[in-house]
Formats: sequence, C-alpha cells, structure tokens
Amino acid sequence: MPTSSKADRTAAYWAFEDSLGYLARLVFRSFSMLREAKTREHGVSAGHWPFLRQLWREDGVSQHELSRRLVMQDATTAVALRGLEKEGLIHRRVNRRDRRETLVYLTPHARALAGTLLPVTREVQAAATRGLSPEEVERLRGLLFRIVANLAEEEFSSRC
Amino acid sequence: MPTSSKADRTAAYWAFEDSLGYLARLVFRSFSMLREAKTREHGVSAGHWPFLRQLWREDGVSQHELSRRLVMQDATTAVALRGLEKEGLIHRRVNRRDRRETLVYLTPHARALAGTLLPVTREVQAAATRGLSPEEVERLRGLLFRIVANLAEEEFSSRC
DNA sequence: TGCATCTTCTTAGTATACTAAGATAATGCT
DNA sequence: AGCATTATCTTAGTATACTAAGAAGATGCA
Repeated sequence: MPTSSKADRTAAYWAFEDSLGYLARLVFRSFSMLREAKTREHGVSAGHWPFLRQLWREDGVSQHELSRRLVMQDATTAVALRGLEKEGLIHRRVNRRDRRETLVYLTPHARALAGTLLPVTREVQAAATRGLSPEEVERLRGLLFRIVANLAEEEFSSRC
Repeated sequence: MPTSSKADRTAAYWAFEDSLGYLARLVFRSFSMLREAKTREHGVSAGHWPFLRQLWREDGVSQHELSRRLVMQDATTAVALRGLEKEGLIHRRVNRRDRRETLVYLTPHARALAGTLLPVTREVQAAATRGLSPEEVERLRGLLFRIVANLAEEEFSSRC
C-alpha cells in the first residue's frame, strides 16, 4: 500500500469528530493547499494570497492597516510584503499626509492578476461546498462567525 | 489607542464573511492560541498537543500510524516526537513483531497529565460554543466534516 | 525650535509543518 | 542465504506566522 486510501483518510478525520479545533484545522489546511495548487503557476504562494486578495478590495493603505484587516501581526505583514515587492506585485510609497506611514499599492501586473485568480476562490469555494444548499452555507458561516466572536472575547477577557 | 479595540477586530472579521477558508483559519488559530495559553504552564506546546491527545486515546502505535491518524507528514511527526521525548512525555520502543517499526508510548507522567489537561479541551470547547445549542454544534460539526470530505475528494481527484 | 512621544516598520529568534531526498534496517522471495 | 524490495524514520531546506525588542522618523506640545 503506497499511500493511505481515501477510506483511511476519512476514518482519520472521523477520529476528531469531537473537536471543532481539529475540524477547523483540516478545513483551513485543505482550503489553502487546494488554492495554492491552483495559484502557484501564477507565482502566488499561500502566504501572499491573503494580502493580494485584500489589496484587490482596496490598496493604498498602510501596512499596519493591512495587518489589522487580515488579523496578522505587523511583523508578518512586513515580511510578506517584502516578498510581494520582490515578485513585482506591489510597490510602496510614503504617505504624504503622515510621512511615518508606508502605503501599499498594487502594480498593474497584480491588478491584472485579479481577473485570473479571483475565479480561483470561487472554484475552491464551490468545490468545498458541493452538496450543501445555499442556506446551509449561510448557516455554516454564521456559526463559524459566532465561534470566532466567542473566542475573541475569551482571549480579550483573559488578557485583562 | 494602544491596541485595536474589540469592535475593530470584529469589523475585521466581518470583512471575510464571504470566505469559509478565512473563517476556518480564524477558528483554528483562535482555538490553538487559547488552548496553548492554558497548557503552556504544564510544558505542553501547541505543536505537542495533538500528539499527546491522540496518544491518550491509544499509545503503543507506530510513528507512521500516528501521522496517519493526525493527518500529519511523517517528517512532522518525527520532529515533534523528538521534542516530546526530550520533555519526558513519551518513550519509544522497537516493535518485536516487525522490528522496522518504532512504537510510541506515553510515560507515566504524560499519562497523569491527561487528568489535568483533558478538561482544558472541554473548557475551550465550551467557551467557543457559548450561546450555541447542542443541535447547532452538531450541525456545525456535520457541515465542517462535509467540507473536509469534499476537499479531500477534490485533492484526491486532482492527483490522479 | 527642541525634545519627548508616538507610530510605524524592521530585525532576530522561535515554533509549526511542509516537501524532497536519503539512511536504516527488516522482510520475504528465489 | 543472499539480495531486492519495502516500510519506516531522519535530515535538510523552505514557508508561514508568531513574540519581543528596537530603529527610524514624524508629530506636536512646551
């Protein structure tokens, strides 16, 4: 048996039916691996994707603001953006109104990539939710969000 | 403003309402960060936790079998187990029936930790699902599992 | 204007987990 | 018994993302 069969893997997943944390880990990892497989050929890695995606929505924002929107640390953002800049996907400019800030802009190339890569999200999303009704997907999002909110509050209160 | 307020962070989360992948990332990260905060004082890191947890269910299994059950790569398992061994949480012994295998056993210390640390899972789980009915939690697990299964199939078919 | 303050960004070090490639050692067929 | 095969485990290198600490530079009050 060269690799584990699909039935084997499914059995492994069921072993965690009692843990939402593990299920979330599997969902997250499956999503990003599948997406990376589809975006790699365009020179976009798993780590760059969230930044690109957010910048397609709005660019010309500061690194700190970008970190906030992606719920990332400033250090993580700084390292990732260095990579994106080296790939020619972004360029940075000092904010004239507050020259402490560096504003991040997409290059024309990165902007054009949106047309190619945004459908990828929809593809992955469609594959992931195959067999689920729109109502079920909506319910899932709602439940996930309530969990995120619960845990954020927990973390918040344990800090104070 | 020293750190972003809770309202700020909630706003950031909502920016991803359309992406199950991001919600899963947030859920996974929130879970493991909160759990790590609670287990660190017992010398158990986020990376060691899954192995310990699986071994509490059953130890005396090979490293490869452990990898399979946790959906981890063998290399990842090998590195993590080296750490667990150094911490005195596991020891390894050659399988007599097939001496190519190394079987992994919990130490008495690690076994005793279960009593202290298993309640932590339940605590985190309870915090995460606060305000959700048992039916909603069950429905959430079912939906997440269907997504994992969908993505596993996708990955499987794209490999062949 | 000058200096303290504040924001923003970067560097350094660490943890987790991946892939690829190879070492090791037992198994089992001829 | 010998040797090819196989399973298992390890090493090396890379990617992602964290925390802590600090540099750099702009702001704004005295």
